[in-house]
Amino acid sequence: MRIEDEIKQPTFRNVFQKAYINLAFTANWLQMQAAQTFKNYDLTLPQFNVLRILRGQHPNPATVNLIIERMLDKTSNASRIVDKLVAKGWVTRTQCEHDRRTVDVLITEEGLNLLKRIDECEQTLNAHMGMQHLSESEAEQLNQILDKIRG
Amino acid sequence: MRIEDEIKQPTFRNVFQKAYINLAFTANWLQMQAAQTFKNYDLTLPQFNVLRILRGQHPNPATVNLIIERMLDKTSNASRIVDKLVAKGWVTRTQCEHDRRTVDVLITEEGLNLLKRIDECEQTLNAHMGMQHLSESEAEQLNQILDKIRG
DNA sequence: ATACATTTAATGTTACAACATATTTTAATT
DNA sequence: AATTAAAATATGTTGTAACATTAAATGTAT
Repeated sequence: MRIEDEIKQPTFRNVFQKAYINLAFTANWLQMQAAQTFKNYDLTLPQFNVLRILRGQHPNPATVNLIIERMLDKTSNASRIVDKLVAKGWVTRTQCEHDRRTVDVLITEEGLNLLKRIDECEQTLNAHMGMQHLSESEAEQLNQILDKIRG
Repeated sequence: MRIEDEIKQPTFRNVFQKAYINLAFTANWLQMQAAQTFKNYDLTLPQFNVLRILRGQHPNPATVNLIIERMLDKTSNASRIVDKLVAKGWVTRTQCEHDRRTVDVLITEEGLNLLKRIDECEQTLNAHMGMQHLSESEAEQLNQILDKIRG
């Protein structure tokens, strides 16, 4: 569906404004879909992203700082997201020995199982991340353009 | 800057996952920039978007429903956003005569002046909406790909 | 060694998003 | 006409984002 119809705005000032609005709208659209899916697993989107970062580190722990570095939304509150994950038993948090300012955040077996379960149930989603309608070369083009936007 | 470096993740499962993450990251990146700019005008991003919708209707009023239709984030709380804009004097809200369930939301002169002021001060921003690094044809490509993602 | 600066994480606070529910008015059904 | 359904907006509630501040540990300089 064309962005003009999605937000019922027939014209834009120029193609750049249209691209900007289209980008914001589409990203939001994808995010809503993903959030809806993860609600079935009692997970918010930021929580899911943190879990994936921790799986990427496993079996090594991650510090809160490392999590922030790898998060999409840098301003988000990593410490409190970890709180939630600890409360749900998907993550452990222990003070680091070498640098007692930092903290070792480690995904648990249950956390890994949860991610595995999500992977299996949402195979299509995970294979294409909501990009089913794109060819590989289109996805590559998109990556190039997005990198270019950020300069 | 490549997305790999932005979030310090050297590889992705496939080009689709990479495009998905890139899209989320870039949209968030643009949003943060815009939010920062609008803070100078005591405006949040949703408030600014509603103001622009109302300018698009001017001199006709808009209902809350029309605002929701045209908003990028449909789940957002249009009624309360209008509250804020009324409190700041940039918008008026009066009960509609023909259908007393609905409400006429109208941008004020001050509201129009605010937008004009923003337009003038942020000329570059507004001309390209943060897409300075894109050619016209790239912006068009981007629009096509984004429309395709949403099916 | 002491004093000062920096780093890391946690916490306090405010505003807003998300979701559900209520209220008022209009439309539809019998 | 009365009853019920639907529509439009407002409001209540909960959780979280955004931002600032604090607290503790480490690094650095004199």
